[in-house]
Amino acid sequence: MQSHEAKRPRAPEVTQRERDDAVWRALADRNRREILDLLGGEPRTTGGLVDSFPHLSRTAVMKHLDVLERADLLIVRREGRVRWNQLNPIPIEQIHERWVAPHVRRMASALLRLKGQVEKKAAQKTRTKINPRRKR
Amino acid sequence: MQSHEAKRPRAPEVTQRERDDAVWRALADRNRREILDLLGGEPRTTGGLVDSFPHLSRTAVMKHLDVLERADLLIVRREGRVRWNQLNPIPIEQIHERWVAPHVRRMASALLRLKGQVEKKAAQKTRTKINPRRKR
DNA sequence: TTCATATGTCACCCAATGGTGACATATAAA
DNA sequence: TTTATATGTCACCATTGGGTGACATATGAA
Repeated sequence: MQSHEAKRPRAPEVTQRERDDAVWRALADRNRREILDLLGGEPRTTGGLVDSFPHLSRTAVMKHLDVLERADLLIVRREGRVRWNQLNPIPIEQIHERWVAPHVRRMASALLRLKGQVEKKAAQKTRTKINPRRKR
Repeated sequence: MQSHEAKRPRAPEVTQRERDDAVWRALADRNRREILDLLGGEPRTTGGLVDSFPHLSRTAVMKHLDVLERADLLIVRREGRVRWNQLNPIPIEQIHERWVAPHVRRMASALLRLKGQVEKKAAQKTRTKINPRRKR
């Protein structure tokens, strides 16, 4: 029955790898990131979003919404002639966990190691000054 | 003298906004993300990296390195006829802090709120079962 | 019913992107 | 000095991406 999986009708031959790629590509554009920012609070209608981007045509905004929806970053609900667009933060959380966070963690631990070394060096220097030509 | 700033020779009129955009665009490509993964450990020579991507031409890899360097994700050091490429994780940490983390945090707190409501509902139901038709 | 509004879709344009092979240059090794 | 190796650079190609206006459709309001 796969209710909420309607978007991948018969062959979910989309690997996680491909889904992540779609997310990264969707996030590469600043306008799309700003759309997601706007949707961070509450869902908005397409028209409402269009009004928030005066420098873009309606068609352009809808294309961006399409890209976001394909990347599964959007949950779309139709209500009469209105379309409500809601942020789906899960894919963001996923690229965070799988790629961003590991790099940030690695950087943090590298900094810690470096800090330790610098402090050791500083301590040695101090010792040398106070008591020169010591054991080593 | 601006030693390490040689890449922006005279007009560093690059806003932070533009720098972030460059980082996002650089990260949008899977091959480039994999290059950064490889550089997560130790620096590598260009040739070494090329060997790690058998399905890509040397020119293609160098183009990717160029994109990464422009996004300031790479620290490049030349040594004889060899070029050492090192990861600079700072821009990653920055887009993390400015964009990814806020969204992840928002999602987390939304989940918490939701959890609280569900538990309240559940508690009410239980109470109702145990002691039906109570105050409300 | 008639009309205005919200959205969907199409065809087209131009710039940017990712890829290639060929050629040029500099440096370590023989 | 000659030769092999590691990079740098150029010109070119095909595809994708972001943008547009014009037209089509559906639905709430008058």
